[in-house]
Amino acid sequence: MTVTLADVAARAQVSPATVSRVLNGNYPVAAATRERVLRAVDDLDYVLNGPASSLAAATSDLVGILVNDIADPFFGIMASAVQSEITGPGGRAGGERMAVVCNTGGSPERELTYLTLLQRQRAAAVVVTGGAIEDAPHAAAIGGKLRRLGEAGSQVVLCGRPPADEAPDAVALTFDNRGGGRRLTDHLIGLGHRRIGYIAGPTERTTTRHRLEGHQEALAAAGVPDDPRLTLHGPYDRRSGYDATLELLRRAPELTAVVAANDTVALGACAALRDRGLSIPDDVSVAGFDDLPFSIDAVPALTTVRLPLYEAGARAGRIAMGREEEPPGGIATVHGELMVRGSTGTPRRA
Amino acid sequence: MTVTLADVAARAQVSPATVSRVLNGNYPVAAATRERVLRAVDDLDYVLNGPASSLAAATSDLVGILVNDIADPFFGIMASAVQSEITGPGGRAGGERMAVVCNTGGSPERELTYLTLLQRQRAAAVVVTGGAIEDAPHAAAIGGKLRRLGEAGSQVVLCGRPPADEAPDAVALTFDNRGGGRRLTDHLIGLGHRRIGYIAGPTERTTTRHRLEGHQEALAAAGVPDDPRLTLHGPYDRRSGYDATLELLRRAPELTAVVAANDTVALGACAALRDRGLSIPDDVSVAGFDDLPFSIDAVPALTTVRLPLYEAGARAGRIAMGREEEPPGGIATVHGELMVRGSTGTPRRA
DNA sequence: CCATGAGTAGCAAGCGCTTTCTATTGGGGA
DNA sequence: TCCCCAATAGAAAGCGCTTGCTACTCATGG
Repeated sequence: MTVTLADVAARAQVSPATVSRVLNGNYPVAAATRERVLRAVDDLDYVLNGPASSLAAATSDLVGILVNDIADPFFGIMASAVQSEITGPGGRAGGERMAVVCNTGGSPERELTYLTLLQRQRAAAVVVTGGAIEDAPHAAAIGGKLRRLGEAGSQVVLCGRPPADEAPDAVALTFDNRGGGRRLTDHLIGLGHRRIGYIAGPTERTTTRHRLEGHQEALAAAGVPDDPRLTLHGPYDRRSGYDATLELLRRAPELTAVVAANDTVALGACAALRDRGLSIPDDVSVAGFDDLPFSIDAVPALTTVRLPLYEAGARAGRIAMGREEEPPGGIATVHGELMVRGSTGTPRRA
Repeated sequence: MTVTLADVAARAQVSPATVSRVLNGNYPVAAATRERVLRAVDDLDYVLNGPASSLAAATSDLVGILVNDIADPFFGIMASAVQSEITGPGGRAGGERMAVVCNTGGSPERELTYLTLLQRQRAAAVVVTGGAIEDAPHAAAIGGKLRRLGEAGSQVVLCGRPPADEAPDAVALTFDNRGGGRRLTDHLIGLGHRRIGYIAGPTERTTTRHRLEGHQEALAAAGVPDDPRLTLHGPYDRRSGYDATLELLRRAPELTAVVAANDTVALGACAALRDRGLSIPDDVSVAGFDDLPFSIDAVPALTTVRLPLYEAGARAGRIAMGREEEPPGGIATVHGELMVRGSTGTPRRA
């Protein structure tokens, strides 16, 4: 039914070994023979059996990319960058590897499932993007999995996630979420804001915690009291920003600024403010995080912290492919840049 | 070095066959034996060898999702929907399949490469999203590949792409881009617009052509002359919308509306108009396509054609999994809905 | 008391490929 | 002229798993 290596060998009148060698391109094969084999491959429409090949060679060309939410450009951009380094610009350079992205939906179970699946496939490398869950058992489980993946020969790279204690072999490209959060709130305080609402991401995520800590650091440094009623948690989506903003307005009508966990949330915040008839930034300033492509098109354009998502992803991809040296200690911090735009200004009703 | 089935068998004092049967859960195994095997698996940290398993069983649990641009939410949303149906809500329901998304960057070569890779892996199903390239040789090559994939037992589903003649077995969920384009321009004409710029996507893509044809249909139906100088082509990105809008304004300052190939392009168009000091929609109306999440947050909110991306992706996923009947003839058309919002209005300088 | 069969477990033959080791060949140097 | 080596092709042994078939064990019914 399906064409096998042996069929090709028969047609080309050579041994299966020779066909394999032609296809793999290591080992010398006489030009004439190669020709004949290639022609047979073509005639028969032969396609290598991946599993058989991986089994025999005990290697695979699979690279897995784990993302929390593939519909979110934050991850899409990183994934795209990783993949471009792995697949190569031409579509198949760099060793003919296949990068696949796995959408975990932020669930540790799915994350684990995918890591196991990748381990099953003996993936050449695994890139895990985005913040981690801080729940101890989960973190341990995932860390252990990553360690075992590394031990089994897969290169593990964390991109935008803090290093995992359990997996010392994994390279980590960590985002400086704390520093970014700090600078953002510093900026707001510098403008004169004192009553600042904070719409955080879901609890138990490192990203959420670090950004929030940066915010609190800034408040503390400026001697601004941190009113816990001004911090709300929610998912990283527009809706959350919208609802939380209304709630913040209810809790503290005198609010002059809202810092959102990310740009998407910030957009929701803007929508809520507009619906309340408040002007941005005259009545309330709004700031986001990440600087996703649409942020500059918001009206007014969003003040945010630009994370070099594409660059970081590309670097992760290169490290995964062994085309770039690992950072010293296996850990590198990627810094964000404060982008001051129209959505923040001096408070009118300070 | 690595733990194999045989090791587990030895430790559990059973034959490898029994271990395999416990793991696969078909075939009856006595509870006590199962227990023992499971314990051994746990003790040894055994992980199934995917390639070996796929080879022996001649099947695989891989499902491939091809997207043109993973950083674009248009594809991210569809991919996310497909994946959620395949992986199941709990993270591993529905037959323990692994959905992987492959980023083709819109390049037919990469598309072909990924299809071959998927064919190598004997993928259970392949979902191809997004418009197709209209270049004949490429279309034929890809169609042929899809046909062969189908013949080899992979379920092939096209989502948001017209049916491929070469691959009659493939199920196609086609977007009604032409109808959507038609309604959008009808709407503009109904408002009184006569000089309408059109910023199309890249040439040679079905999506681009169909949307444009819908636009032209509407013009023709209303007896509005179609000035070819008012149609520009470019990639599906913000920059393209920005540049094209400036060019349109140069070519036809009397323009009262701009229709963009998609929402991202429309955002670029808005930015250009703002930079030129033109008001939306008083000076120029702007319309997009797709209704991506950020479109409602544009100011003014974008008039656009809402494509049920998530629903279509989910359906494609279900069909790929054999959990939903194929549409009659293997083809279904997915219609868009016109969303009239603030970015379009009656022309001031009509 | 034995034939019967339901319930389990094992044997062994591959699945299609890679790769080590072993042949075969044709030249060039001694 | 002969030998030896470089160049190239083949034989065959797995890689780790699945599965059809066989074998065994009891409990049951005749």
